[in-house]
Amino acid sequence: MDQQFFDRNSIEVARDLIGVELDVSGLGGIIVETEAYEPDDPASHSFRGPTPRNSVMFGAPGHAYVYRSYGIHWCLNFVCRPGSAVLVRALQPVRGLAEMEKRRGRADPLLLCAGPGRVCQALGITIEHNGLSLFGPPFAFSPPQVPPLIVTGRRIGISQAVDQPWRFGLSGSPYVSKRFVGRGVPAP
DNA sequence: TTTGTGATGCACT
DNA sequence: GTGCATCACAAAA
Repeated sequence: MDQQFFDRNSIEVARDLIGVELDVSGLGGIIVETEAYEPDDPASHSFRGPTPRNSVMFGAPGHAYVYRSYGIHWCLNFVCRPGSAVLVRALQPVRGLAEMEKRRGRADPLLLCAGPGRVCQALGITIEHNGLSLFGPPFAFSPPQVPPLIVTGRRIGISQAVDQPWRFGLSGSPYVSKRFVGRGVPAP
């Protein structure tokens, strides 16, 4: 997980993040669901150009883009090439289960990090993390031991470019926010 | 199992 | 004023 990893289009990065362990301040787990957002993508915050909110999406790759969702939740993204980013949608909890349950206020492991808002609540991600580099604390990444099986599908919760298959998941994982249809294929 | 709805902040029209 | 890259919980079916 270096500069080169994120200096690509968000579709490749989103796919290659599946199976990677993400830890934030010692809490986290395996990334099992991501979505890609591209510069020319009407569903992307970057589509209409830089604004105060999305400015880090136009900065250097390998930084965190955090925004408030529906006035209530936070969502964590990894910036790739300018104007593109990957939304972290779900984790398989691995480290700091008790602390994450405490922050979430409930214990169901299948719902602990199943959804972008839940991931941020469990890991303690807030606007304070916006713009931070991913190459040092509080962030830490561990690549998978073996290449995971990847499933794809349509992105969730958007109204534009709804047909793009830019949602990626770990095949068969019960920790995703919503079931994928179809069987997994090995990542290239 | 699926559908509806309130909560709540802010970018943008 | 409108529309969200959401979640939890209630109600319908």
